[in-house]
Amino acid sequence: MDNPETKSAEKAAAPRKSRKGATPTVRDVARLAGVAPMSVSRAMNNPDAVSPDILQRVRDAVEQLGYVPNLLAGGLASKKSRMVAAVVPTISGSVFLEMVQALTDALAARGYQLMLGQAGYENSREDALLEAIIGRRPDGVVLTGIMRSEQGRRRLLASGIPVVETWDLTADPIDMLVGFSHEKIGKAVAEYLHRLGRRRIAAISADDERAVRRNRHFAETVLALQPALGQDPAAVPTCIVPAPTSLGSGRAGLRALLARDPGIDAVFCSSDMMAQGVLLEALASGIKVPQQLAVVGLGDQSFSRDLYPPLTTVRIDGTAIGATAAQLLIDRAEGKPVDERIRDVGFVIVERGST
Amino acid sequence: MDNPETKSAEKAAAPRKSRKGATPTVRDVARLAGVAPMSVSRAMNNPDAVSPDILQRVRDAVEQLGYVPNLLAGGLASKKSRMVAAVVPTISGSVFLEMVQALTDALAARGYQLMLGQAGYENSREDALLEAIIGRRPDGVVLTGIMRSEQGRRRLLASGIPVVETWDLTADPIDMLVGFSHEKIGKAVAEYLHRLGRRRIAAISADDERAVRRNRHFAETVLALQPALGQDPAAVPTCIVPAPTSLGSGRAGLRALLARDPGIDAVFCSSDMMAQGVLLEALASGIKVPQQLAVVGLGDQSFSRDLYPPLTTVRIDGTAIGATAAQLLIDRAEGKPVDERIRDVGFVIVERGST
DNA sequence: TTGAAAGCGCTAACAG
DNA sequence: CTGTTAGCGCTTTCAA
Repeated sequence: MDNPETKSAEKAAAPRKSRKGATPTVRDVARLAGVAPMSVSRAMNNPDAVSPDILQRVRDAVEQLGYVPNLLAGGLASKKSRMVAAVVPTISGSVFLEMVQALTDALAARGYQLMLGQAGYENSREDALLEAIIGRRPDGVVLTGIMRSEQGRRRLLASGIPVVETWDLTADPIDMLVGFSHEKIGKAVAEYLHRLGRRRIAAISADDERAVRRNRHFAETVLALQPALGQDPAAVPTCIVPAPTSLGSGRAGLRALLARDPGIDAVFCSSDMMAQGVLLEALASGIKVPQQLAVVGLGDQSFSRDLYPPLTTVRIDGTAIGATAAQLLIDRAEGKPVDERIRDVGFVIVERGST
Repeated sequence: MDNPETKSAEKAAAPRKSRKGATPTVRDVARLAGVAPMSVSRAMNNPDAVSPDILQRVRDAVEQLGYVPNLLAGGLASKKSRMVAAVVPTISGSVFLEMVQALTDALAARGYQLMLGQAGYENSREDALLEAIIGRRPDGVVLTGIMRSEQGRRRLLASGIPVVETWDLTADPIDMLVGFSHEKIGKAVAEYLHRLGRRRIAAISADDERAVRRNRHFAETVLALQPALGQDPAAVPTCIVPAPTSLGSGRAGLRALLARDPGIDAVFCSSDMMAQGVLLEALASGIKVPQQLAVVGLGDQSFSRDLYPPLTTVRIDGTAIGATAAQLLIDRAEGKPVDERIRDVGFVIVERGST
């Protein structure tokens, strides 16, 4: 009677019942509603595919049990995690906040969740982070101007996860791209300041790759517009500060610049926060803005319009970047065709009192 | 030879092979390494539990296949998602950034990931967000001064997920708590300004519940210290602005306050960004800070020390809150006992040039 | 429309 | 220390 055969038969015949207190599952709901588990699944994910009667019974049961579907299980079975991972260098710089916010909102609106990762400005953690991300099988990844390592790019590509790179416009994106041209910004700001009659133009810039690239074009354009300066890039005084930038680095930057060349009449800063520092330092040292010094920022943060004087800055539409990235990823996840894989959201120089 | 029996036997004997191009699984690794899937699992999660020989073979196979464990499957089986959800009112206000950053870092360091949710300042989305969170069965949830709805609290409690509430000190936390007392801050700042000899004290405050509470204690303390003012709360001019606060709302706030009472000699702002707006507005209208007007902020953001004049503010250690919350949650997830469920990280008034 | 069967990829539990 | 077995809770697939 207790031989192996009967034992295993008994086991198979007696599925564990739902212990009281445990989180309810589809089976509990199905039992209560008097339908098959599959019908519960359908009622929740595709209400149109079940009869009104079943739908109602399932909803009642769900309500009564306080059932919340386990998305891990759902994701495993369906190979859709309804989750998107975003990687930013650091959240504290706050330049990407607008984008992260838009991303979170746009995703949430369509039932997706955001997983946030910070890569740091040094690429040490990049690999571990990538592993953690791929391991969760997100439906998409949003990269913010990072993933320099060729190996990282390959791994992402190999994982088959849709990727949107942002905040830049590179020639060969891994997959999709929503960004703007740092080169064009550098050029445009140089031309703008030159047009205003400024002839002792300087810059304070972060040391990350994009900022450096932007700045190179900025300096080159200034030189091209003022042949008298010659070809030496040093003719455009530039102060490089470590990322992330801050108000303090802006103040220190202007001091450093003035020590080198007191006659500077314009500064292009690689962030609005830094530009604010420049404004403050000028104020503290009695330099009149914009009369003696024109200041241009980057980002058009919410505070910039309220500064004293209001800050002229390069507006980048972080909200558009975030929303577009979410859109692309969700479309892809839901099998819709994505027409343009590369989107240039552009930029605008917003002219205010500081120039 | 092709009768049903042999067929089913064949089926059992021929598990689908790993199709080329598909993501590798434990089974693929196990086959390549010549071990059981379970040994692969052990080698990855608990290397000490397998022999060096197996460990090496598994590692080689993992490397060769580019295997990345599916954490959804792992989580489903082990009931540990190695994921923590954080809910903030909004990320753009930036007051919580330091905390979110610390949280992300502390979690990442121990192999956990952060899921970010924005509840908004209106409680409309709260319910959907909660559902999305619980559905992913995170190992913990960090709440930032929200979850007002009693139903929401109940659902969280019922889900059995460890919860850390932050940024406040309430009498009856859902579970754990890391925060500070808004009441004490209000009282402390009032006493501080009074001690400086200020007698026309005002406030500009956000309209969220915590700010309101902080402010009530602020006003009450001012009144208690200046009996001549009587008991009317209106004797402490207060400008309420909608959250999230901004530099612009600080400027507008000061204008509103001065219109009501031009003799104001001190303002307590519910955020550093707003205090900065007050500083700027004062500058623009020729009011000397701190001589004519003392300004106190809240948060000690990184820019505050570099303002002109440097801002006196209430320092709140967001990093400590984030790190502690992560610690509590991870300890709980790993079965370690948590001794104190309520932690008061306190606050400090950092005295600088604006007072 | 509805249901039954068969996993998704992993790990807990137990046997060897 | 290593392997086997049996699911975790859901959805895909196919049959009714």
